[in-house]
Amino acid sequence: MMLHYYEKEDQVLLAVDCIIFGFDGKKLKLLLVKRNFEPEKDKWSLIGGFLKKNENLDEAAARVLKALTGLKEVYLEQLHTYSNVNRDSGQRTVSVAYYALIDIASHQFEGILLDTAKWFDVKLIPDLIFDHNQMVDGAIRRLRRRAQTKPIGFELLPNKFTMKQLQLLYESILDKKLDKRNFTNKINTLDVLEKLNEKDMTESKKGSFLFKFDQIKYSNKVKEGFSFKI
Amino acid sequence: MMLHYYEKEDQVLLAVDCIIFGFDGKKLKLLLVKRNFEPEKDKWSLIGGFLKKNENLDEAAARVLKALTGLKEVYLEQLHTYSNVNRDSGQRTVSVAYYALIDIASHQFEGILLDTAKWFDVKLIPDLIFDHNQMVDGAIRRLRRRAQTKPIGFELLPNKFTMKQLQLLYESILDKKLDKRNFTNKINTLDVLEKLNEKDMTESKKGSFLFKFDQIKYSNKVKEGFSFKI
DNA sequence: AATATTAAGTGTAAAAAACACACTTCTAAA
DNA sequence: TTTAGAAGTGTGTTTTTTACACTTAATATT
Repeated sequence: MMLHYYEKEDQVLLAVDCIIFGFDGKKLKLLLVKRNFEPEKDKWSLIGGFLKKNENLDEAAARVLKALTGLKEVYLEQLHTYSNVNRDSGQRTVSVAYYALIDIASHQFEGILLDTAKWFDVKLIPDLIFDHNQMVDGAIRRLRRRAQTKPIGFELLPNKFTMKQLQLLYESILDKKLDKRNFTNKINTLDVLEKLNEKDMTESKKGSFLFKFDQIKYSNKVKEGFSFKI
Repeated sequence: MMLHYYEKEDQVLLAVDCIIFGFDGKKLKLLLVKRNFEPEKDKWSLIGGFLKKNENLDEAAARVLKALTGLKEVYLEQLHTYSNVNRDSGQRTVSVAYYALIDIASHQFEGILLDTAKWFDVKLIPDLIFDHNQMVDGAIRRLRRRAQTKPIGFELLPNKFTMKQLQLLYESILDKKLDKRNFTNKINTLDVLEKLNEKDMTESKKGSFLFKFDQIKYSNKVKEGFSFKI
């Protein structure tokens, strides 16, 4: 039996909640579920779950995400821990928020509970339970900052993408129009994409070239002091 | 009596640990304490404590900081939550790290336990208990980023300071030499300091003018879209 | 009273980065 | 063969960043 060195203190329930961002090729979206238990049954909510004794928070977040969407190997980053005493009307719960980035187009959702889940435009988020709107706001701000200094945007795109899609993605994240020529020039200057001999023909007669993010090239450049900046 | 909706879930001990930064006019320092209980008794450690039922994490961090240093109204910011299953060799504990910024010179430490506490140069941090070195590394990186986009550096300085002190502070935080003229020009361009009709005579015969951070001017500029950038 | 000492204070030119801006090219469909 | 529509591309201007060294002010020394 384990010794308890610390005097008995109050224990708390520790939850994880996931802000799941997706990009459908046009707009940045957020996956929300209709909560099917009390309290706050039938209100929209982030997906969440509780930390178990044998896992850390990163693992708990990945487990919760997989359980509810079927997705694994998804980009997940811890955001902030929310702890107001009455934040959960059920009982004292502290929640660690994570945000996830997934590419909507290339994932088939196994949709275990996708009857109760829905993608919302990030600019049209409904009222959520507890402090979940605050978590979403924090996640959007974090994503905005992070996407400008780390190549995490590619997590939201298919493996192969056009320059137009990449620009639309950044426009969605930063919530502002970007100039096509300046954007292309900047991306080309970064020199971390591989241009494929392959075109996407769905959007124009001419077709537009597809690109891939070159993770190896990026890592090597980082080792030599390069820093990604959009 | 409160209903327990989630009662089958595991509970955990939730700790806060504080990374306390100070600036002595020359170098950036960190306050560490020698731990006086098991496990890991007599090793250097961050100060910490446990979350209580009637407070949130920000309050817990402030309480812990005040209990151990006597300081209140200190800049505190949540950093990250650490949760590896065996991070604490005593029992399963999840810890939320906070970092604090204090001005060493102008605070008289009541020093309740300052016999067991010591300021360390941030570049010479000893081996700490558990994952505290990881927390410190995270805090330094966060401070470095934050100090470039928010005027939090002033939290580490006395109310009145010279341009030289401000420059030395940024050099410590960013861990690189800055050019005096470029630095002065940049700070003047930001236009958020008030230049006092008062000099610090301790460092030179000529004396150097003292400045104050003008919080009101800064807030007004932020409202008009200004963003602080060093 | 003159001189020496020491940090404080100050400006400009060059390079790099950010920005504004519009026409040509390619291909499929008509 | 013509048309239609998105893809693709370059330059000049402005702003920001960087590199760089002498003068000034006040005290201390002679």
